Amino acid sequence: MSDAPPVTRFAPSPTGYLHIGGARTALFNWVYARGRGGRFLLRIEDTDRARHNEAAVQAITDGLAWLGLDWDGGPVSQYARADRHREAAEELLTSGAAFKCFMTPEETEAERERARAENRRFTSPWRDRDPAEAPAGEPYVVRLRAPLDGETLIDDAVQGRVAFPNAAFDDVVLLRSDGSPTYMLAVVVDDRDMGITHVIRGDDHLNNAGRQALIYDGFGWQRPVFAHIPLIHGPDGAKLSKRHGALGVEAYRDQGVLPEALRNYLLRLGWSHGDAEVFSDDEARAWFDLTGVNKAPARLDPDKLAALNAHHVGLLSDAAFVSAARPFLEAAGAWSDTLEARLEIAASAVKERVKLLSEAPEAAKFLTQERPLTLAGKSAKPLRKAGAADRLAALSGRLDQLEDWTEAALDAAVKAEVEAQGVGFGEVGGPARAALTAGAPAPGLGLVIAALGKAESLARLGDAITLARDGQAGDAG
RNA sequence: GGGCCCUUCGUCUAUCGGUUAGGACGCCAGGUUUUCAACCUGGAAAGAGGGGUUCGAUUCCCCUAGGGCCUGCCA
Repeated sequence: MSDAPPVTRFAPSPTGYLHIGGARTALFNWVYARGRGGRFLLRIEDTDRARHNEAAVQAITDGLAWLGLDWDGGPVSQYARADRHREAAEELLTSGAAFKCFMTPEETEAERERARAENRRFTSPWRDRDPAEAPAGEPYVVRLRAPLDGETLIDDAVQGRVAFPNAAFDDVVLLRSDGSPTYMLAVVVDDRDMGITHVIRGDDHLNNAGRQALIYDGFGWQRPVFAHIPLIHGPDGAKLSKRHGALGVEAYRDQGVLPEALRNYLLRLGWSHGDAEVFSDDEARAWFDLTGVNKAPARLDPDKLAALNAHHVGLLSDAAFVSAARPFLEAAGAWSDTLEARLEIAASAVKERVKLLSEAPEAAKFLTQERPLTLAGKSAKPLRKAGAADRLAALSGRLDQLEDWTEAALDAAVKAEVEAQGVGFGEVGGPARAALTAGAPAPGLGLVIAALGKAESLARLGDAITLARDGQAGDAG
């Protein structure tokens, strides 16, 4: 172990979006490197020509940017490094650590089946054949000349020491018959060339670490530290799939999850620091260590994510909350200059009623409804009580005289009116709330009236008084 | 078939041989209350099963069961 700053990387295959599981892998790499003054690199695993696709790369970088994970240097395309991979394979051929295999696909298939039936390792006859016997002009693949017996040990930072019998590994293909490099070769060469010190990835690659270790050995290169973290599963315990809906990070963004909340949640999933549930990025960087990562797969829990998001929403300044909620308010057709002004006063109260930003339109409804408010059924019930109209009229009159239109002054005015009328608070508060909010969730009356402004508040009260007097607050619904 | 990994409340987890097995989300009850939240208090809820090792196992070892990954000229 050296004390030099670590270099980590996120190496996704370009599938068209940033998968939530991939986002978590990227996050672990990012936190680890950033917490130790190291570098975090991005590489696209597009060895396969069909995967080489600009739009898909864009989707990944967009996702990472939204999540707040910054990487050092441009994304490295594995596809673009094919020449270097071929050169490396050539090196292995020269040293004898690899060999040319002239088996046809059919022969390979047949031998693989035979080996499996006989419960032995697949081996190409060309492994030990004199290269001079090679058929001229015939296509071949380049395979690693891997050890036949013994075992390969991986000291994984998360999984501990894992021993693989070498007989479990074939002579892995390094170069395809068309001369293109395989993923297995490219990963090793690229990680080496990019100076990666810690390979933190999903544990679906644990077996591959054994194969790749053999390739490192073939080159005589020192291996990086491997850390295989468990994959995450859907709420039902099954592997994440389309039926779980939110596969890409943009789906979480569209639900109104804050990037900092998603970072907090994803990092806590499979990793813990004592009883800490909520933490800032600074704390995450200071606390995160590979030794705290669990080995068992964890399930995604939308409720816990929402609860954590609610917490992070609460941490937002009023201004930050309003700008974060704005797209959701706009999408609901609820955004206006009027609303913006009202939110300047009531943002903190709306914030408290929002877990996911997508709930903002409902939480701000008391501010966005158009007059006359729809008062029917349950929401109009307080207006049906005898004397409601008069009590509201008296309140309206008192408010009309008020100069100081602030929450505190308004609360005091409402209370004074209740006392003046000599009734319980509910006798005035109930009808007033109905008149002002039509039953929509809302904070205390003083704040509601303050945010609505004098004109709108008095107008809403007036509408309700008329309604109550005409007896139209009646029996609908 | 073979190799490898995993298994504490419903879920995420703490525990690094000795605890009334702790916390969080969710749930239930109560409080606060002019709506909805928020908040406060309390509660129910876990060591997959079986063998060992040990004075003592959730913790160490083995087996079983269940789950996952890999086994491609995909990544």
